[in-house]
Amino acid sequence: MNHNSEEPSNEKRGPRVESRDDLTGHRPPSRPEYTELAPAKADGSEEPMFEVQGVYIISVAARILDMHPQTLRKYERLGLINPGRTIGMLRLYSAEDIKKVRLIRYLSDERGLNLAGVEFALAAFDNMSAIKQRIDGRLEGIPAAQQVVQEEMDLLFESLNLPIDR
Amino acid sequence: MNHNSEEPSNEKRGPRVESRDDLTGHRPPSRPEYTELAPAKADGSEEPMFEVQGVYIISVAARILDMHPQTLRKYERLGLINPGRTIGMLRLYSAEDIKKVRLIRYLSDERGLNLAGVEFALAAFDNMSAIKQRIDGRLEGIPAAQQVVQEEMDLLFESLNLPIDR
DNA sequence: TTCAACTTGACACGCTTCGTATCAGACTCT
DNA sequence: AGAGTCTGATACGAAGCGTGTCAAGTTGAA
Repeated sequence: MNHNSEEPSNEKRGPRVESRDDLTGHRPPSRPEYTELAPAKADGSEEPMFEVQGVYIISVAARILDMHPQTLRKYERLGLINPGRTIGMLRLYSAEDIKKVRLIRYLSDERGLNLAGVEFALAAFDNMSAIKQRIDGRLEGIPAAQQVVQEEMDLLFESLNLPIDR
Repeated sequence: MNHNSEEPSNEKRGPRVESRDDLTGHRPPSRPEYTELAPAKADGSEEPMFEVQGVYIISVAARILDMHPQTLRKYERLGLINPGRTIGMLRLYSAEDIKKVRLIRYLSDERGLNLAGVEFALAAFDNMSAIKQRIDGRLEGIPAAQQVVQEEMDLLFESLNLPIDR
């Protein structure tokens, strides 16, 4: 057990303790321990361009999610997520990325899908969202119809019983 | 290897030979060998009530699909399919059931989904079909809008890349 | 009435997938 | 400088899946 570098060695990821934040635009409250490269843009400098409201390096993202860094890398290798990179190729996880991982984890752990199923489901969601947009666009002049489609497509999303957004 | 009763012992189900019929309302052409209970309604009596155009017991369905009977039973136990029954509880597989099994097999073998994923996908299809119907109904007086939704929902189904119907 | 084929329920086998873990060698960035 | 990350590889236990088998009972065509 020589523990050469990264790998947080968290407590077996058993009861899934749901790390008390819901990622609706925020950042882990304090936690000054475990100081690594530090979250990009965490030093208080408010960049006026680009909405970079929260971007984490892999070890931070893994701790936020209570998941193993290797798991995140595997998800990326499979095309499930696509975090940004620094110029030096370090992975940068946005709040969007983290939400997506939460969805993946829900589908996997809670619903029992394997990763092929997760890929299928994610693609289906994207297609549903896209089609909803397309219909809305093509129904521009008919607000009554837009209303109907809006309502029913929302129903469709609800019928999938997903935890929340995304 | 005493082979006490059923179980076709097919050749390892390898190359998936696609058993030459597409199940669009028909019945296995000849094949008089392997005589078991025989397909229900196979003796020529044309029942005027109910559309019972093709109904098979499990051994016949398994042979048509080139799948193991136990696999079909497992699918049913998991709620993926729901074949009818005789008064004596024998399973009766309709052409619809067989089509559904083919879809399950495609999602599982070709796309790599596990059965939880298949369940999720089937539910999503059903919900999509239902919503499509509901929208069409609510757009009764607006044929132009109906047309748009019809087209786009068809696109949505196509985007899932399923082999054919169901 | 005979009896092959069916029923449920259980258990077990290889094989594969998944999350996790570790290693090596190179690179990043405070 | 050095902790942390990168890629790529390999390996492990647990679980899922299709298949196979057994037992004991029931169904239904001939």
